[in-house]
Amino acid sequence: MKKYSRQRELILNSLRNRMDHPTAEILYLDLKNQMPEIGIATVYRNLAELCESGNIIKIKSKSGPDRYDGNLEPHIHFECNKCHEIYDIEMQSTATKRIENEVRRFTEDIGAEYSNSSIYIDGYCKKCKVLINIAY
Amino acid sequence: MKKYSRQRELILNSLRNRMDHPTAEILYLDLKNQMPEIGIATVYRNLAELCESGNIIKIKSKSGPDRYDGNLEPHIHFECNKCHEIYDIEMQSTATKRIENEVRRFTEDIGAEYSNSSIYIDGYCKKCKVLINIAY
DNA sequence: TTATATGCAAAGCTTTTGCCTGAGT
DNA sequence: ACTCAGGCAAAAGCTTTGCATATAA
Repeated sequence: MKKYSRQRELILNSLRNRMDHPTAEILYLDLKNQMPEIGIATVYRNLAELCESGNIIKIKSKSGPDRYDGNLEPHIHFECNKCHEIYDIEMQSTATKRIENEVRRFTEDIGAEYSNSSIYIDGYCKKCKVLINIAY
Repeated sequence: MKKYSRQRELILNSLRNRMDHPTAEILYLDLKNQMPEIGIATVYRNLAELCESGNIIKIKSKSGPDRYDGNLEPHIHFECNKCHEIYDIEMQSTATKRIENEVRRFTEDIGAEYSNSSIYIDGYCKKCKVLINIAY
């Protein structure tokens, strides 16, 4: 049977309150302020557990460590090809539903059971776009 | 200046000819048949180079090593939550264009420069769906 | 001939695991 | 009391890097 733990609660709350998409290590360093004895393994174990239970989302970055997201509302992740920052793109609900349905239908076409869809976009963010124009 | 290499040509051809999404290691073991002296570092180096030049696509798997895809036609990747196999879902061109445009517009809304979009779906594939029903 | 690519092995980074102790029920 | 979770350190897994040699231009 699954037990409550203060560490897991802290991790979940932290992810829910912050608007960015921290790596396990960023989260760990941050949580050390509130709980200096916390270990990195605990962070990884709980992040895995929270993903499985559907309370958070794991984001695979094109480069660097995985990132985690406490925002369960359907949205798109935009990753910058230069600074590798990840930004949220909120979807207007009608567009969301349309894309979601489309994707669900595609999934059924191959006989699979749909559970989740993620849309990733990449390109250059506002800041890096400017820098690139200067550099080249 | 970039030089031709037989290794890079083999890697690219192999990815273009196969229909699956091999990891660097799978590709490496396979290529050893044609070129026993090839090294894994060469495979990684060339895969990175081919991604940058836009000749292949890197797919981040939810678990396990990265996978590579020589198919540049717009399509969706479906990853099975159980066996972690990745399947292609072909998109009918009208649907593709609609989703692509929608996504492009979202990107412009945050002031970023769109370069590419990827849609990932996860769930249970045909084979694993059956096994899960038996197991539980 | 000159510069880039390779192959090997070592290093690096991220994540997982084993084991003993501590905390939740 | 009993069991699950945590903390630490070690191991594992994947990818990158340094360096001497081979190969393309």
